[in-house]
Amino acid sequence: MEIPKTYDPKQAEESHYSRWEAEGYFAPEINKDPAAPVYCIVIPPPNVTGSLHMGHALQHTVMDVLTRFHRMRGFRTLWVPGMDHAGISTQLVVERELRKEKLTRHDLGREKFTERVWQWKADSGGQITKQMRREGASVDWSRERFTMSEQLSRAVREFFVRCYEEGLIYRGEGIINWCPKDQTALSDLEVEKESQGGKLYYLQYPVKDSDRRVTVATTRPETMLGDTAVAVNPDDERYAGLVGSTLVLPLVGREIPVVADDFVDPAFGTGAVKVTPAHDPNDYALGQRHDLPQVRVIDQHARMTSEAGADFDGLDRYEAREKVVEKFEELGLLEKVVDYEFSISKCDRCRTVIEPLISTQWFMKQAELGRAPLELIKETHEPRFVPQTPYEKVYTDWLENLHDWTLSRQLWWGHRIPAWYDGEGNVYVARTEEDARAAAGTGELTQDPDVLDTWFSSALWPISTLGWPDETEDLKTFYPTDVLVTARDIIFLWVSRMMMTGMKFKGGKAFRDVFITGTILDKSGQRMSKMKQNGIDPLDVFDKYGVDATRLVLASVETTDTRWSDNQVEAYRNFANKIWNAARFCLLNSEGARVGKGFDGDPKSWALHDRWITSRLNRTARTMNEAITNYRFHEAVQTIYHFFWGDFCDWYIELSKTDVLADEPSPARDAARSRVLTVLEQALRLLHPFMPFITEELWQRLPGVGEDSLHPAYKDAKPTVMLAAYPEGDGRLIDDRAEAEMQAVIELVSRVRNIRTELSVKPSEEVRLVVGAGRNGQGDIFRANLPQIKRLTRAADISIEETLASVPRASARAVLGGGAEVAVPLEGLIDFEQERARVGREGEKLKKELEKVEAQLANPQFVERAPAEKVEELRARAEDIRRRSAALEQMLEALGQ
RNA sequence: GCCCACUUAACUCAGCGGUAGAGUGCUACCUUCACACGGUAGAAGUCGGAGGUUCGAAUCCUCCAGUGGGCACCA
Repeated sequence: MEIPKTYDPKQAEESHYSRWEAEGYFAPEINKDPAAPVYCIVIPPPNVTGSLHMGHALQHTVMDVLTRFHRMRGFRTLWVPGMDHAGISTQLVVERELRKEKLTRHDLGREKFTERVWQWKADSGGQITKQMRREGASVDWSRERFTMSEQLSRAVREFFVRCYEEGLIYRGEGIINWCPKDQTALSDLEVEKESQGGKLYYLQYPVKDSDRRVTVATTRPETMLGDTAVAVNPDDERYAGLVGSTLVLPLVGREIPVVADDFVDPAFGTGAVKVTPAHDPNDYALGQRHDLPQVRVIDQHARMTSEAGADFDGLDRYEAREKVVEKFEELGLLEKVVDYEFSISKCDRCRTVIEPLISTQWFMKQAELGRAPLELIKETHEPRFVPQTPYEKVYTDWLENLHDWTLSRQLWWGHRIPAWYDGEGNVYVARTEEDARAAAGTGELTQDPDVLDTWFSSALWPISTLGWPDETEDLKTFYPTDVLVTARDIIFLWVSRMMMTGMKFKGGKAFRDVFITGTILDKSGQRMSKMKQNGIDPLDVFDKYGVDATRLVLASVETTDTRWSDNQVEAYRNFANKIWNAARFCLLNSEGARVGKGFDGDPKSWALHDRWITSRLNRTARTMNEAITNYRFHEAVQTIYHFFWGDFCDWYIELSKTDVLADEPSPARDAARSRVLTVLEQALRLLHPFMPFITEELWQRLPGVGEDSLHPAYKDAKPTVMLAAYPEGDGRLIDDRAEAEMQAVIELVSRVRNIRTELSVKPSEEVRLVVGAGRNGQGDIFRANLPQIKRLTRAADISIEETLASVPRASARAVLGGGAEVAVPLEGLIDFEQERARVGREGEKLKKELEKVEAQLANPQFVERAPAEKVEELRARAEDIRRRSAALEQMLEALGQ
């Protein structure tokens, strides 16, 4: 059999995915056990415009590990893939395309434009699905969903209509965030606050029929043109006499009242606030409280309106700002201008400064929908957030402070609002236009031109992907889903809303757990972003190190923010190569061997290293199950890594070589070869959820794997490690004694190797060993493993004795745990002075340790209050140290004259 | 302003009440018949600082400092 010395990830990555997909392994139908437990994840749908970034790769890895793990455990497992139409983003991308042809969407008209978007989606929207296949994501492509598909659109209309009928959705006037560039309303969550250095202008407003002036402070002087009041705190004595009086708004001449309102903080600025109800959310609310008129001085393009006066009409908001300030200065009403740091709202898509405007839009009363999820989290802590801190609190706080959600967007790409108007302006909200006509009693209807916020359809994702509003089999089987894996920045936008809709329409939580991943940062700890150009393309990493290695790094990220470093991927690339070569060794020596054979009869009759590796394997399997179930992927990766490299490669294979590499075929050789193969096969299963490609590539080559290896639920499937039963770990095979005994062998070997290195004994040179095993039974352990110890220490001869009494003076010596000793006679190589120093140093170390331990044992409070087992443990340790110290003393004597 | 998280070996990170860990890097030796993307051995940390609780603290509490988040109606 030809097996290359170096693992080539590409080869494996290209050869398995399409087969898995074609054979239907990703679909839950592959599971033929009617009683199988169910496991379901719905993917956070990436934008159609998007291509894979590290965040996706991270989330997908986590989801795939969970999916593959549960599938191997025999769950009826479904991971639903899909994409989001991503309203604004997609529209912007297509508009950019049009611009190349010197066209705008208005040149095409609505219908042609949306056709164009669909075309664009068909041409290039599938990019990310290819990339997901590259990742090895075991999603069920037969259930792929798209938020704008007919079925999901129907779900959106159903949702909208029902909410409208219950009064949860309404149309009305309100102050909303308006993006002057994208020309649409935005929800609060689509606005990003950014801190910015600016100026605070102190403007003076004259009091009518008086010389007195009131100074107000503002960062936006241009809005003063729309002021309809000045507000002060009712308890502010400075303005006590002023409340109720009239000011004359400079430049405009409008007479405006001074009102009293608790909102005003007397400590800030001058304690007097100009009130512009039409252009500031707080002023809007204040205006409503005091019944103030709304004067709209800024339009949708962020230009001043005619209401702003002839001098300003048509000016850009920033030009107007300068002009207002100039005029105040001319009038002597500009008191001062100070530098000021404040936060400004920007459109999170295009970074344009948001303009709060009064506008008629569709809104949703979230407070009512949020009540059920709020009760749930408070009473049962569901969904369970991982990590619980801080996200449960973040989520709860949000639900406690829900504001109305601006639903409508002045875009063309998205779900059109299912509302129609007749000639008189009456509204008919209906599931279809026919229904609306029927309700209106006329065919002369026009549909609302606006579309819904993208997150409206996202809110339905877990139920709509499974078939809602129809009561489908999938919905019955897979809802609620088990876990939502996502990033922390969409807990409000998405997670909370899915819970609301799920509880409202399906009567149950959308998911049991919410796993919030950490963020992958660049080398200097910065978030990766397109703007900063500091992103690392996962596809480049795949190319360089392989998908499996990258997945190990990503799985290890878990929930903490992590700086990206290629080092780690390289380490796991090396690990993949190690796996490859361990398998290569097993396969090159597999004549006569089969997976599943070799471990026969009573474990008590097995050789120590066989009992040991069996114990280690089962312990590892248990830890893996525990860790993955509890989302501790880092621990799982570390565990399997050390089992494979440390236990299996460094020790088990080495200990097995004496038998495996025997020249002549024999039942013993076959058995030894079968045993390494069997352990390897189990390890590949344990690794599979993390490293799907290399494990499948190797597993397929193992002699003796087949239908029998599969989990019973997949009896009819063809052999694949994907559907092999995940080892659970058998507690009866965990053997503490075997592990302790093996530890003694390992220590002996390590100490001898240490002596060899320190005394510069050439690796090729064989030595003689004398082991002073004492009378406590360790001699038998060493005796039973003589050939292995010989091989690993490169010893020509080993004699096991009770003490080292008969050892030549010219020997290097070491003390082992439990009081055993080892000596390496090295006539001519020993410098007695140096050797005494070496042994002496070790004695010093022990002495210090003993002092510490004895001091603790001498502390009566420790002995009284610490748990008895801890005290016992420490006493045993002290005893061990004393024994070893005594042995070292004797060695010093032997080395002396 | 309020809230939260993080700070452990040169680097990236585990550990979260009972002898400081891993990978990378570093040092020495080794091209030994699975693997130099390897092997063996080794050096390396007053666990951010100061207090406190405890028989015992990297781990729990308080304060401080630095870093990074989230929230907020401060014009």
